[in-house]
Amino acid sequence: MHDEGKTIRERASEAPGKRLLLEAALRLTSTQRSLSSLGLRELAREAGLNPNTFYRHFRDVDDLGLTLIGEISTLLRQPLRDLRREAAQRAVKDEGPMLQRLLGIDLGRGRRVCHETVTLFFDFVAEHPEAFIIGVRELHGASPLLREALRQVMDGFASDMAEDIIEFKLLPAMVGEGTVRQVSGLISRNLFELSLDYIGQPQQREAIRTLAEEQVLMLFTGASVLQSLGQLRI
Amino acid sequence: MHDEGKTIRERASEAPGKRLLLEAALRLTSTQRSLSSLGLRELAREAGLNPNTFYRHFRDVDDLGLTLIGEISTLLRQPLRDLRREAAQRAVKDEGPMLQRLLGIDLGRGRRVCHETVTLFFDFVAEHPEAFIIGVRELHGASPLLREALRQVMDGFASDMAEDIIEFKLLPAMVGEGTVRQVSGLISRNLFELSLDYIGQPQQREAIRTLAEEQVLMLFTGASVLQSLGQLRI
DNA sequence: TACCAAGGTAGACATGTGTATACTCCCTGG
DNA sequence: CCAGGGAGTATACACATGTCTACCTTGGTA
Repeated sequence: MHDEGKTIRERASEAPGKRLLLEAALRLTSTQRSLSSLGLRELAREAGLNPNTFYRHFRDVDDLGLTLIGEISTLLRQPLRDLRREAAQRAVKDEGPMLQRLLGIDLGRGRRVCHETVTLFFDFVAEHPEAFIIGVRELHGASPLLREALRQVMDGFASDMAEDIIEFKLLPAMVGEGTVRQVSGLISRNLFELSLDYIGQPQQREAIRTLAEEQVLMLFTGASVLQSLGQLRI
Repeated sequence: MHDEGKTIRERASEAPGKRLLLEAALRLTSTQRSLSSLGLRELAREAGLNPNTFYRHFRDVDDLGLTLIGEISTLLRQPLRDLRREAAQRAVKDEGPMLQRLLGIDLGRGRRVCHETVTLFFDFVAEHPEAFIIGVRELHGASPLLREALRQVMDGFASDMAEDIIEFKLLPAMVGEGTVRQVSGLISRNLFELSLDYIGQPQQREAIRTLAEEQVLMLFTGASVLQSLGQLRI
């Protein structure tokens, strides 16, 4: 019941009704509605199914929300990470002249990594708009269950980022792990937030991209400088 | 109809039913619900009124949401600004020794201002939790109308902050206005976001305060340093 | 005094909702 | 081969919701 221990692949290939319902939820939410405001009958109608079919697969709407969030998480997490690693490696490879240094930080490299990462990130956003909309919306939504689930997902993203930052030495070694984690959390939250603007205001996409780049760069720089001056207590 | 051109004081003092409905909405939303998921009858029930009374004052739930947001905005905006100016002035007055300088920035003063501002801010959050909850929730909520309204409110906050930063010279003069505005927007968004954690996790309030301080400081430092190195294109 | 608009109420309507029970179809395991 | 369970459907019920029309009360004004 309610397929506890199955993998995503198995889930995806089973019960067309379940899939239809999840897709219906995705469709309904990505425009105007919020997950917790969806009705079981509404979902079924959108999916072209009988209301009772819902019961075969979900306890209630929150339950559907949880599995949807789970799918979104696995849809985004690894690809996003791969993107970042790809960007970092590319930026390291195309090592240009070390134009400007500050307290041992190679700003040119930092900027390149930011540019690559942010570019790939927003391309990815454009490919999966609904996922980002739901993610950000329900992160602040009405259901405590979904909020908590999404908080964990976001924490996961931030952890990935922190690990990569350390592995690829994107911040000077002196910057403590606590600070790295904090900066990562901040950046990922801001990027997700910006992703909504990116989706909603197609005519300003370029501006949003550079804005995001600047923000990331600012945080990196601020963290490095403050840490090197011994001004951080975290 | 629907009292277009009246001031807040006039609004507040008229029609007890309207007031009761707004308070009911505040009560219902601050725990679990989201504004757009409230029902007209539900509101009336909570307010102890007849469902039809709702029609006397509001077109629909979105309309109520808009006036509620308006009230929240005027409840927060000026006080928040006063708080910040108070904090800035106090930090300037208690001018300690200029311990550490970096590219002409007095870090000690920056830290003091951050501390004062953040402290007062979170005290204020603790006094008006519902306002912040609604604000952040509906900023990402389902209704485009409310989202847009709250976006403007947040822009207002950010503008206030930017003006104050310039007036009190909290960032070096070299930092352009565009950057100041961007940093302000980022900081206010982050503070609002953190306010939810602050409300929801009472046992971690101290940690959240220092976290917020560090973040603000990082952004200020990053902006200053990058600007002084000519690395910002905004 | 008579009036009238605003605030609040009452009852009724069609529609939507969550849920329960009972049915059918198809596939797979023994 | 056929029993049984998973997936989907049909019908029904009690209740909640948004909205309509009509009515009552009150305070100010012509």
